[in-house]
Amino acid sequence: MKVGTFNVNSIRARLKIVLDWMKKESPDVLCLQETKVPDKDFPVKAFEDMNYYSVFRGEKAYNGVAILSKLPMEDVKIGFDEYESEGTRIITASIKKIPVVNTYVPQGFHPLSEEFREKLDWLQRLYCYFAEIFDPKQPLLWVGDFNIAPAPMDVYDPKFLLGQVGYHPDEHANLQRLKDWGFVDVFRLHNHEPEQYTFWDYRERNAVKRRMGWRIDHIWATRPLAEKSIGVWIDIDQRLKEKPSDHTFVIAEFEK
DNA sequence: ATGGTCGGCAACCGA
Repeated sequence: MKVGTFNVNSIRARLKIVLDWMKKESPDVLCLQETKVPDKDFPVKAFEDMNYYSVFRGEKAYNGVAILSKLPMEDVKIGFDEYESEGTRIITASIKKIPVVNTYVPQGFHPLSEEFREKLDWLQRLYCYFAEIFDPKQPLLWVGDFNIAPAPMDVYDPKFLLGQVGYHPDEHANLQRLKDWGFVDVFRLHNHEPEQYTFWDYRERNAVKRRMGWRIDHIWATRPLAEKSIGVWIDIDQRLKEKPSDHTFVIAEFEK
């Protein structure tokens, strides 16, 4: 089973990139973040034509998450629970009885901002969501744009960036708590090389060329599922060479 | 304390 994730930064602006990549890679599941589209305008038909089911929740201009799957999805959950109205950052669906949680973690703006407190609060609610609903002894996937680089080798300049948004001790504490609950960073299970980035800030001039990257897009799995992982790859799409910006695809392969 | 840029959407917001 192949599972991909991609912060698409508008599914309508990058529909062709996504469809082409799906043709090339043929993932069983693809999780998208920042779809930036209200549900009524989500391109269901385009994915249907490629024999993918889709579940999604979005809004105008901001946020939005979607899961595309070759197989039907069950137990779809929008937001943290059925009473959660602001649900455009997390969506869960089970595929072959394996729950897939797709998140677009709040970016956090700046460590001294209210948005940063909200990011940390959101991560705490996410912890509660996992702890209340799921069991780390069962197969479970958590994928998406976490907006956090976990370790020094996951950012281009750890000394300079320590304490900045995306590489902050308070974020790391929250991430560690989630990891301790029962997640494995499946990418790092298979790859120990530095400079494996999934994101370059397009406000930085020539960020890709200058290797100013971050690994903030992740595929995490509970132990029983991580044990079945074969490999995880970062796919630097061709367009990054032409237009140095944005996120990469990340794809993991599991047995069966 | 976030901007040199994007995307959405129509003046700026969020990343």
